[in-house]
Amino acid sequence: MKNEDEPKDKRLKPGDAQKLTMAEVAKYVGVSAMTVSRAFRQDASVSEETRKRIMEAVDALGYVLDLSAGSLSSRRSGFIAALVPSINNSNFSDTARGMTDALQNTGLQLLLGYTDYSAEKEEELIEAMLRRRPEGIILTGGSHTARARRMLAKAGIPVVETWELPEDPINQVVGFSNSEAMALLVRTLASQGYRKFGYIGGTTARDTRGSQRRSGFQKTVEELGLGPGRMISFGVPPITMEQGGQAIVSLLERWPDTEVVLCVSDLSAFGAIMECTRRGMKVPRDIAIAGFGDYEISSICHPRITTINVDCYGIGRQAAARLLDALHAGGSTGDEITLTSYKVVLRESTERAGVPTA
Amino acid sequence: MKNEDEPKDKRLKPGDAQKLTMAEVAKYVGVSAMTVSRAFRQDASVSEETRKRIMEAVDALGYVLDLSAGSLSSRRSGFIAALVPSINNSNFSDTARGMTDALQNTGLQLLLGYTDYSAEKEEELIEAMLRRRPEGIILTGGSHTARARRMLAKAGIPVVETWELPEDPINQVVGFSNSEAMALLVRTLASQGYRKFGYIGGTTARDTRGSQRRSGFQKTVEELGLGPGRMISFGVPPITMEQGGQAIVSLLERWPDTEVVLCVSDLSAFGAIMECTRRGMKVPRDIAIAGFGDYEISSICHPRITTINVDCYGIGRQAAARLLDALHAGGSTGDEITLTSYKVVLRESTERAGVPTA
DNA sequence: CGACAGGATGATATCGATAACAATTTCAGG
DNA sequence: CCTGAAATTGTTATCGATATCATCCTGTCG
Repeated sequence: MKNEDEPKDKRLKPGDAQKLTMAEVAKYVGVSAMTVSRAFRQDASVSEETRKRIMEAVDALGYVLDLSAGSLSSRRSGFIAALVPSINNSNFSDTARGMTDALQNTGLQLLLGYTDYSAEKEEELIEAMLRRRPEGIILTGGSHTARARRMLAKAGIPVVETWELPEDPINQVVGFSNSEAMALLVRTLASQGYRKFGYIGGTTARDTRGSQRRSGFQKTVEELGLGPGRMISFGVPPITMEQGGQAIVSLLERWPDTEVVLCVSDLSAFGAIMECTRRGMKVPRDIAIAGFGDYEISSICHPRITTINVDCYGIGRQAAARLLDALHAGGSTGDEITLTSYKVVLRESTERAGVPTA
Repeated sequence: MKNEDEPKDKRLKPGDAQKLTMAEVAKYVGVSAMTVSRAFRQDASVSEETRKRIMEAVDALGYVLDLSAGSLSSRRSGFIAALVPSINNSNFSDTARGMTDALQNTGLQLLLGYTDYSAEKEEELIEAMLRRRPEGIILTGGSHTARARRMLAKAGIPVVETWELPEDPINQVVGFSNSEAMALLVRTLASQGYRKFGYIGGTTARDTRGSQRRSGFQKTVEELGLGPGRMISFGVPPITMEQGGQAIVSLLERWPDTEVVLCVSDLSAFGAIMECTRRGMKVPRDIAIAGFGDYEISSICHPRITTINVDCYGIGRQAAARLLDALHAGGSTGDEITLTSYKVVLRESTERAGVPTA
């Protein structure tokens, strides 16, 4: 549009206008547009010789395929939509990378959005995404607004929920039980002799994975007869390191004899450890601290942090793979649940004097 | 498509098939499709009453606008493409967030891709993006393949390069001089009395920002008459914390009397500090260490890390804003350079005994 | 009271590719 | 040399919305 109003001195040759279309490439080569279209896909039957000539012309003219036109007539957008709570959290960006990698060479492109841990924002994004007619959609977690669920149902595309095991799955699930993972960590530490457990996590239910970890903690501590856990909450997600530092201070003020503190994430665990160090306390000598998520930092910092390793990348990769399965099967796959692995990683931050971790 | 082959027991009422189109909404309301189309945009002239009826119908039927059809006829895709080296690096994810935020309520959607610090991958991605006919494109850095430049030129859309000041800008630029920022850090530390400077950075030229920081370091150390800097290189990007730990070990083996080490990023600085701590060295007493990027970790860890604060979020936000300007101006804007701010943040990791930082 | 500005709505062509089917060519085997 | 199946290419209609221009309606002002 621009260069029709005012023919500027762009360094483009006359014929170079960007309105280049498949038909023009076809005319240039002396074939029909349909043949050019076929040449762009490997499966279509076009003679090698013709394809070569077409591709040369494409190169010479600088033609770029227009997928928006293509997807209209083929009724395939080539998009997979994915919504994550935050892209700044390396756990989720690992998941996003897993999805991107799994879609490599499938002709599908990832359309990524951030919900900021908000179901309302998620609803908006789902609508925005559906307007692009994605062929499948990947969500984080299982809590969605009613309208979001309605839109997804109507869209008639495969849905994969990740990072949790929703009670009422929409379709497919790729994730693990956050509460059981946290329970495992509690039991592991209890078996090492810890008795007085503290917990640091977010306040709201917005971070559903956080809430699940919290309840897994609480339930297990009680089951083990260790009394009610000592819980400190900080603000809303996203979780920051700083909040961990503030929280450990309140926790120790209130319950100075706490032996071990579990944190909703490694980031808050790290903040807590650094704050302790700053105040002259030694971790784990004076207090043991563990995290969740096995972020890079936890294996590097001093002391190294005990945590739950989650297969973030695998979650993304498998979610995309399940979606691809569903697409190939023409949507006739059952609504399966794919469990992803997690494991306790014991490190320095919870080592007991005389009780080696290895 | 699925439910035409096999009418399954989906809990959808008969009329609920997903092939709902604007024309059907129109028929339902008793208006023309054109009026429905107008109702979806705020500026169009549709009577309030009609719009209300249409929106009710949209709600009742569960219609979702189809942008792929819309963008074909309006010749506006509603996409802005953005390429970043890595999404797992919080500096870049902050930039991505800045872009997303700036596009809020503009009707434009971000199409994000990762180049993995590779110009070849960038070229592929640029082509993939251009097939979606984005209205503008944001790139990281200024080094692109010749074909990438050609494609961008032909596309005739505004381009913004970020995070650097390319020598030969394509169009607009939003960034800062990495070498000058590093030079500033060197001078600041030199003015505090440091004389024996070491540097830790990546090996390859793939991370162009890293190379620029390195050359800024080297040049400034020499200018100050402090001899050639002591440089240690580790592997290819992305930068990991672990590499920082390994690098500081080699550096101190080779030049044990080094007083201060500058790192290409806070992540490697953190790794280096933790490794020192682990080996019984105290930072900054035994050696001072500084980073680059002011990641969250640097203000939390112990000791807190001296670094260069970069306006990552602002880079994204402004890049998107410049693109919007260009789109509103119909592409007639000059090719400006927008400088973003950076500043030295002095913290514990470079404090000299008796020389307070504040 | 008539005419006309301007708001609201409709009809039609079109965006650029691809699906579906038709036509043509090629070539093996009888 | 002929026949028919397979390979290759072409023709036409279409995907679902929007640009554009035409039409209709309302109300106001001279």
